[in-house]
Amino acid sequence: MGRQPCCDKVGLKKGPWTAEEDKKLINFILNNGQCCWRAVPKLAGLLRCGKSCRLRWTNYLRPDLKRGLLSEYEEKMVIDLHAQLGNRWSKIASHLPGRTDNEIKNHWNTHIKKKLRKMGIDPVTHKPLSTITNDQITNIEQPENLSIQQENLQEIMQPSSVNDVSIDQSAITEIKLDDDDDNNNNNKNMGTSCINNNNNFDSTIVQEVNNNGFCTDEVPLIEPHEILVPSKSTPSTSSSSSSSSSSNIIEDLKFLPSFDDWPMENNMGFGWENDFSSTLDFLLNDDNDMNNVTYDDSWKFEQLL
DNA sequence: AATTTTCACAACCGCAGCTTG
DNA sequence: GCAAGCTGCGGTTGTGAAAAT
Repeated sequence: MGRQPCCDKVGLKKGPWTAEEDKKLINFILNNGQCCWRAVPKLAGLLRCGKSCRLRWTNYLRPDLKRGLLSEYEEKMVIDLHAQLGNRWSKIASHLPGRTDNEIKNHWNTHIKKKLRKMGIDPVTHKPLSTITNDQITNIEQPENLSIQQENLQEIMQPSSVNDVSIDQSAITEIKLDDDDDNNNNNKNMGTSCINNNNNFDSTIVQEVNNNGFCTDEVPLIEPHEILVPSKSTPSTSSSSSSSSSSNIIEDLKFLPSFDDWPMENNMGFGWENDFSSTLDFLLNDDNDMNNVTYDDSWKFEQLL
């Protein structure tokens, strides 16, 4: 007997989320917490499947998310972690507070892969491309000089300045490879080193920072001041391609508390503090004419305050 | 200015793994 | 032990914006 679909897909909406749907989902989760995703759409009055709701919340609406492009240092972390963990995006994401697996996966596929290839490094094996056959590299942009690959590699693994470090160092703990089937996958040759010995650099970035003793899967929540909130008045490189459906209500808020900061309400610990609470009230209050607010990048929360 | 192409990212799909009865 | 139900994960696709022509 085959598995039943996660939900009855008949009559369910697909595609980009609207502001109204986001509002309903946020409202519901704030009042009820995260539980039983299957039941969420029905209870929240959404014509979506539970899976879609979960994804929208975890990848976009969660208040502890960072927005915008990955910093140079985060990118280096991703490369390092990918060398150890492979395409285990959720594991990688667990080392980068405020980043989602989807975000990292997208960034890897659109930016990092190209960057590595340009440097003559195979993004899959993290080895120099020169080790593969000529046929394999016909479609890959050739590095000008393979001899500089190692230097380049060193360079990208070394933060150029402290300012590049936008993630919580304390969140970075020693990578502990799982005991399960990891031993059977192609990561086993990577060991605890970022790149094999031939590539001549280690993963001290990841391994040395273990001050707070966090479990690798217990990523500490980022503090409000750590969250980058791009302002329209000072255009940043982030979210340059935000579409009308991809703007985030949360990202437009000035103050973003971590879950740690939320007062315990309900059994899930949801709740908002002070400024954010009133701010959110505004968003969620039907009396406010949200329908007249354009839900795209031109809309900034400051305008509503 | 209009059209086409490329790029980036949000969202979807299907499967795996875990839990429960 | 088995089946069903649910969540999480990773690969892939669809879509809108930006860049190129």
